[in-house]
Amino acid sequence: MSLHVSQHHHPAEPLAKRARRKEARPGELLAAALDLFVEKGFAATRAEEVAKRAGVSKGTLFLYFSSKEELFKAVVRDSVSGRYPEWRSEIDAFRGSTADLLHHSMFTWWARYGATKASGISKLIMSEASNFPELAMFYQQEVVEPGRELIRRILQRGVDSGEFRPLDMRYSIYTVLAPMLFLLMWKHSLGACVPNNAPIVPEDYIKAQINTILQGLCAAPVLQVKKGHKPS
Amino acid sequence: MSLHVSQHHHPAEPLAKRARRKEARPGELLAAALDLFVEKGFAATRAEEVAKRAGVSKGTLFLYFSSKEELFKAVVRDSVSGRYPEWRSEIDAFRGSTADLLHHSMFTWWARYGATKASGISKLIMSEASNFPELAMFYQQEVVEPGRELIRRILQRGVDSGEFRPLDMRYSIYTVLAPMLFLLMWKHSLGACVPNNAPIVPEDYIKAQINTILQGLCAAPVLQVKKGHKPS
DNA sequence: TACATTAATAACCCGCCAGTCATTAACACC
DNA sequence: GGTGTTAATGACTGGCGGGTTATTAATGTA
Repeated sequence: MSLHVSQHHHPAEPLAKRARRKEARPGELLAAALDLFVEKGFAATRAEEVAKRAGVSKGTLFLYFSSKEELFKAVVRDSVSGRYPEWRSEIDAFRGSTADLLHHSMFTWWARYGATKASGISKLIMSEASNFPELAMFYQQEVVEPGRELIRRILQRGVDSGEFRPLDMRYSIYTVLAPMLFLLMWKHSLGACVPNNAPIVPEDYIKAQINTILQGLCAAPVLQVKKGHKPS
Repeated sequence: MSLHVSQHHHPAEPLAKRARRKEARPGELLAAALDLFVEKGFAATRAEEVAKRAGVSKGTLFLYFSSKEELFKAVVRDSVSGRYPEWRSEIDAFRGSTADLLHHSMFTWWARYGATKASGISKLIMSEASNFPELAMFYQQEVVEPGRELIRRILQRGVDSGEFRPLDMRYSIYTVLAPMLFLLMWKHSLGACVPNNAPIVPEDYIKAQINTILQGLCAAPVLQVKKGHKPS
C-alpha cells in the first residue's frame, strides 16, 4: 500500500493482457491482499481472488510470494509495523500535559489507523491467531510489543511528572489498550454485520473512554476533559 | 453441556459399537462441538471430528442437527444464553453498594463464564461474525442484547442512588464491557498461543480495571476498592 | 528478422470436507 | 426364534482451493 500503489503506465492503453510489469506487481498484490484479508479473514481469503483483484493469474501471485502466509507477513510489514517510528517521535516531541498527550494519541491512532482498512489486520490476528501460530508470533513481535512500549511511555511520562498516581504498568497499559482494541474488534465484527439500533460513533466512544480513564488515573480530582480540545 | 452430560449406561460394558442411545446423543454431540468450536473456531471445525469426539459417525451428527450452523446455534443456547435469568435475579437481589455490586458482578462473570470453556464462544463470534452473518444475528439477539441490558441495569442503579455521576448509557456500558471482552479475546487468541514474558493474570487485571472504572464513575472522589473484598 | 530471457498464464494435481443415502444391525414386541 | 422399526453407519459425491508446471508471449538485443 504505502509506497507502491498501482500506477498504470498509460491510461490510453488500458489493460494489455499479459503485460510484463515486474516492478508494479508486488505493490498491487499487497493492496489487493490487504483488501481481501480485511474483508474476509486470512483462512477465508482465496489466493485466486487476490490475484484476480490485482489483475493477474494465481500463478503470478505465487511467483512473487512463496505462500499465503508469506503474503500476509508482507502485508503486515507494508501497512502496519512501518508506522511506529513516526508515532514514537511525535510522542517524544509532544509538549503539553500528559492528559492532552493521551487524548491526542488516542484520537490520532484512531484517525490514522483504527478508522482505516489497515486496522482490519489487528482484528484478523486476534481472530485467527490460534489457527496460525506462526503468524501470531510474527505479529506479536512486529506489532504488539512495540505498541505496548509506546503506551507505557505515555503513562510513565504522566507518573514521572506527577500528573498520574503511581501505576502498575503491567495492567495500566490495558486501561488504554482494551477500550481501543475493543472498538476495533467491534467495528470489524458484530458492529459491521448486524443492524444495530444503537451504533457506536467512534469519536464519541473514545471521548467517553478518555473521560473515564483520566478521572481514574489522575492524581488529583480532575474536571471533565476540556470541551473544544483539538486532536491535532 | 448443562443438563445432559454423557453418562454411559454401564461402565462394565464400556463402548458397544453401534449402541442405540437416542436420548444421550444430542448432549454428547453438543459437548464435543463446544470443545472443538472453542478450540479451532467455527469454520475450521470439521463435522467429522465433532462426531468422532462424541463417539459416533458423521452421519449420526447430521441425523440430530440438520447442518453445522444449526449445531452451533444449539451449542450457544445450551451453554451461553441459558444463564441470563439466574444472573439477572442475582443482580436484582443484591443489597450492598453499587460499587460492590459491580465488583461482585465482574468477578462472578469471570468465574462462571470468562474462565470457562464456554467463553470461547464469544471469541469465536467476534472472530467469525463477518463470514457467517446469520450466526452473528442470532448471537446478537440471544446474547449481546440481554448482556447489554444487564450492565445498563447495574449502572442505572448507581446513578439512581447517587453513587455514580450522571452517565451517557450509550457509551458508559462499554466502560464495563470493553475491558472484560478484551480480556476474553486476549485469553483466547494471542494470550493463548504466544510465549509471553508478561502474561495477564485475570484476577489482577480485573481488579486494576475496576479500580480505574470506579474512580472514573463515582460521583465523589473515592478511595481504592477495598482490599480484602470477597467476590462471592 | 532471429534469438534469448523471463513474466505471465492456465490447466492440472491432490487432499479436504459438508452433506447424502443405501445398507446394517440393535432393540422391542410377539 | 421371527419380524418390524429405526438408530447408526460409512462409502460416496461434488465442489473447492493451495500450490505446481509446462507452455506462451512480451521485451530487449543484435
